[in-house]
Amino acid sequence: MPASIRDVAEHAGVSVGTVSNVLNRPEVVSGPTRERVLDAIAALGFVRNESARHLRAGHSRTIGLVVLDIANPFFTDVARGVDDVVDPAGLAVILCNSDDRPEKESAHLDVLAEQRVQGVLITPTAELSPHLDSLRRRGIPVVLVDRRAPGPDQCAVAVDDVLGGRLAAEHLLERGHRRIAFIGGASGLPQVQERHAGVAAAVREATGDDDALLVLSPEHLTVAGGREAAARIVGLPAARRPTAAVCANDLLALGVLQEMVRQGVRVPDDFAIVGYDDIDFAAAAAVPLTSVRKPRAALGSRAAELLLDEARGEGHVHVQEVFEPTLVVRESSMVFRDREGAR
Amino acid sequence: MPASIRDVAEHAGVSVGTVSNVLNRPEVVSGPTRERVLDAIAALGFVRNESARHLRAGHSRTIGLVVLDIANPFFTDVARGVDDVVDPAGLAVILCNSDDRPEKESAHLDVLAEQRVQGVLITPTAELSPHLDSLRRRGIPVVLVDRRAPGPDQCAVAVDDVLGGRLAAEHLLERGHRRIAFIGGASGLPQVQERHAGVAAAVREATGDDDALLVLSPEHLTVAGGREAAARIVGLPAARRPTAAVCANDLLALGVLQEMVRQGVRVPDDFAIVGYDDIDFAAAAAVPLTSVRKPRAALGSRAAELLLDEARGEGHVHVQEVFEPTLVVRESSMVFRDREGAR
DNA sequence: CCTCCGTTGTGAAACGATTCAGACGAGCTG
DNA sequence: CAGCTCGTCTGAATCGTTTCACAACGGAGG
Repeated sequence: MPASIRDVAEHAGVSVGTVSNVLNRPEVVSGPTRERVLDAIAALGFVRNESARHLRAGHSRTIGLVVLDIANPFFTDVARGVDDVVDPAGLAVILCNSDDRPEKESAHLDVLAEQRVQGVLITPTAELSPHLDSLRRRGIPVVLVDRRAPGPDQCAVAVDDVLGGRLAAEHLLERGHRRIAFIGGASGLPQVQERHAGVAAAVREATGDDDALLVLSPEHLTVAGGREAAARIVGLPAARRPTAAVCANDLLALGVLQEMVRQGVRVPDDFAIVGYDDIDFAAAAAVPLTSVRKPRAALGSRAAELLLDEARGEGHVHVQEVFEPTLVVRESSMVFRDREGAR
Repeated sequence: MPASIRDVAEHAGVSVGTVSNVLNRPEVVSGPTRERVLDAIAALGFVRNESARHLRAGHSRTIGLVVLDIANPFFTDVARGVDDVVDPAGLAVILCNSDDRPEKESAHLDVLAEQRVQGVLITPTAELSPHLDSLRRRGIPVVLVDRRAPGPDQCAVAVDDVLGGRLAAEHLLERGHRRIAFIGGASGLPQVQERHAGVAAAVREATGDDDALLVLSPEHLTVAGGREAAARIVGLPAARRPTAAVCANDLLALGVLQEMVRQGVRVPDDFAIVGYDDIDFAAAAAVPLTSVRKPRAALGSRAAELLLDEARGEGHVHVQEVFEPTLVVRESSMVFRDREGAR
């Protein structure tokens, strides 16, 4: 059993209150006494018991971060942004992975509530869990990440995904593409639906043709899902086959790219691809991916700032922040003409 | 302030002990009483305070996992494996990222000690931190992940990286490559040094020539590091330029691939690449990467099993487990056209 | 009627850190 | 010298839960 503050007090010949003061307000303790206590701490290898601190304080020094897919680099970048803000504040982050499954999400939220976290950052699954409301009723701040708030009574940090979808589609339309695929349709995530809406609007405006957009809905927003969608596209008769795709995220785009190359379809000459999120692997792909860039780390750090402000209490006003995405053009959407000009 | 067990007791007209029994040993409470208590819990929205539980129990229901680079998919896969074991056991994982920096690692270990975690899983930085020993002296089990134990007095789950390096090199040697690069040399990580040793031994045996292996040492084991190394290789005079590379991990390999393609070097025709770890993105690259596969999730889950066993106490025997890696051959190394004659 | 048991519920004592009212001198002031 | 203040330290109360010795009760057996 590890040494307690009482053991330290005994060893140093002082009271427990004094030890606590050395730990928390060293300036009120005289020099010699402080030394004796610090020596005792070192001698016994004393380490504070956080559970006891938190029990007394009524809340812990941790926050929860719940993401949809820990294997998606987008979320590890968000986590990094969160850490950049939370770490200097002396708090720890408990990172949870919901795998886009509501029941896992709920279980994680329950654990976080029992841990009395100071707040929760979450990219929720499609439906907002009732557990989230119950956290907020309990006074635990919740900030939505990469998702718009349903109302003005909570903070959220999102990205204008309608604009993102539009940017991606307009880029392809400008390059002469007239049959475009949107890959990722079936996802119930509002983010994805917004991207879809942006793409659809741009395509309709440019072509006046609702059939110009082909929507594909792979099972998951992963590399495997992208391969599946690409195989379907290649299987279409040439007259109906799209010449380009906007993917709901970069994992899908990488899968599409891989399958196209495998089938001998040249990218971008025969088929152009635009991804979404601009994860690092997008630039690292052998045919670097054009992608809609979201400020990944900034999403995390801004959300964390809002959470800490809300947790501090005094006069917090809820903010619904919406970042604007930008298009990063790389080879996967450049026609031959582009590349010549770039040289 | 959230409802406590005392509030529940009052609301249900029973004692706190009974509420606790309903929570922890429902079978010793009579049906009607149990109902009344459960109703009170629901009515007040009572949630257990874990800090108080843990204070009483003397230890928390969490374990720590410290990784070198959360942005490296290898580690997110390890984390998944850990979760598979730890979650069913009713424990939570606190995931920490050391960024390969000893001071960050130490800070995280201190926090974990304060949290009284039941144990720590860690892929340590090059030098084993003294904080690790101090944890173990304090009775907190530590299991090394992807790293051999320095002695028989602790558990470790590693991979035979000498063999891995050898597999990668022999594969290239069999295909006729006679000048090979090892990328990642400067890292102090023993895992990387082992890979280097395996490659060096295989090359020496096959060529009898110590100069046949070129060692490159990019700053970090990342995609950017790989690009940097590839640029250096392309800049070499043809007579000294390697025709293939073994990379210390897949991020490096992806960077090399990207830069080679950018410079117009065909992969694998002009330059073959073998990566290490076999992360999912290796197969997803447009030129799918040959890579040395490590059982990523199994590393995590086995390490977690050992940790839980040690934490349980009774009659634990330390295990140093070493997995054997396998070579997964994909396009990036499949063809070799001997260019010696073209000199 | 008394004793013994089993079942169910009680309530106080921990766990370890923090906090706060107050004790105790020493040094000043008037 | 009484009365103050200031700096330093003490010790008990507190946070919410678990645990455990024991009380209360009813029924069975003698």
